[in-house]
Amino acid sequence: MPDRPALRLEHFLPYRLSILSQTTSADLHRRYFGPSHLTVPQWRVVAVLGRFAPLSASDICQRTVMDKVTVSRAVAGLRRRRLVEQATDGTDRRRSLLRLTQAGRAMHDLVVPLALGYEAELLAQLSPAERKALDGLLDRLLEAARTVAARPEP
Amino acid sequence: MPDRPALRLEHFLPYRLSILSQTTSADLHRRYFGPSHLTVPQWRVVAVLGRFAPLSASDICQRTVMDKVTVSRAVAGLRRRRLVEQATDGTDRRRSLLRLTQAGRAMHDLVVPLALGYEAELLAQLSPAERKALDGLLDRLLEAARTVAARPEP
DNA sequence: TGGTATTAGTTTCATTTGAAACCAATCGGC
DNA sequence: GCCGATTGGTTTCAAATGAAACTAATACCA
Repeated sequence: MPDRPALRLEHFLPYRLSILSQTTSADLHRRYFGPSHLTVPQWRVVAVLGRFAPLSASDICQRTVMDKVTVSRAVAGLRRRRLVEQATDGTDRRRSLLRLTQAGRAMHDLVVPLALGYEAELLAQLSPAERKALDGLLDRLLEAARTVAARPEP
Repeated sequence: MPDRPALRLEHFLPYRLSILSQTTSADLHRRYFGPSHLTVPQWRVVAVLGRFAPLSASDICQRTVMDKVTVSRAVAGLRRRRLVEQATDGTDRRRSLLRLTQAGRAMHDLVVPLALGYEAELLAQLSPAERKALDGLLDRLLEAARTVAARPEP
């Protein structure tokens, strides 16, 4: 009888991360973002444009780590709702220069406190020391994941 | 000029969890599971059936925290490939009793070490103390997320 | 210059997803 | 026992997703 390695799903790191991510995203979205009718990608676009504007679509891809198709569609939706406006870069007419409109800024200022409130609620369940440790570990883990992902194929 | 709260996406907890989860899942799947032609839900079903069998579809839902539609489809795919077999519970003919076939067990024994290897590679980038802290914090955070999610609507 | 390669962004298409409707079979109260 | 409510599981349908093809503009270089 071979000595089979056991995999306990509930202790398996990628699985735990997946559950955690799903739980928080879904809850955040359901409770706070539903009323705004922003999708998750749209909300991310609003968030980065609130901080850095103007940005091109590919700038947004980099900052949000989202696919360019996803960004393209999110921006299209936001423009349709007049939350984002687009200008063309004079020196490179392929690039679009995106920024929030007045209404977009209002949406941003409405939704950001809700998001931060949710995060605060979550973190309130942890002690200050735990929060600090978590912050460092998430960075370390992301770095680790990127290192491993960048390794040549086995 | 209102004092606008800044939201820095790259420090926002749900966002970081999402990136982390995506990075690890995608890499794990691309490097190790691609060749097995198992989807993520299928792989999860194989993993739980490798440990606990027989299980009904709804048992699998509970253990994997996946939607019943997702489980139904994953199981259908696995049965098509003869990796999982189904018997009907004699005492309740709605319930299915699912277990790995011989081939399913072979797949399990092939794929589990790969998954554990990937996890080990990731964790190898952390110190023992960090690993320990991470383990505890993920549990705490999941608990926190569930607590917050269970609160009545605002 | 002119022509090829590259980059920005959109559209197409095939796949995946989950909510809601659905079909059975079983449970529970009378 | 019998009928409505519940539970296990599948199917349907509409929306989200991403790879690949595509359009348009710019960069590179002989």
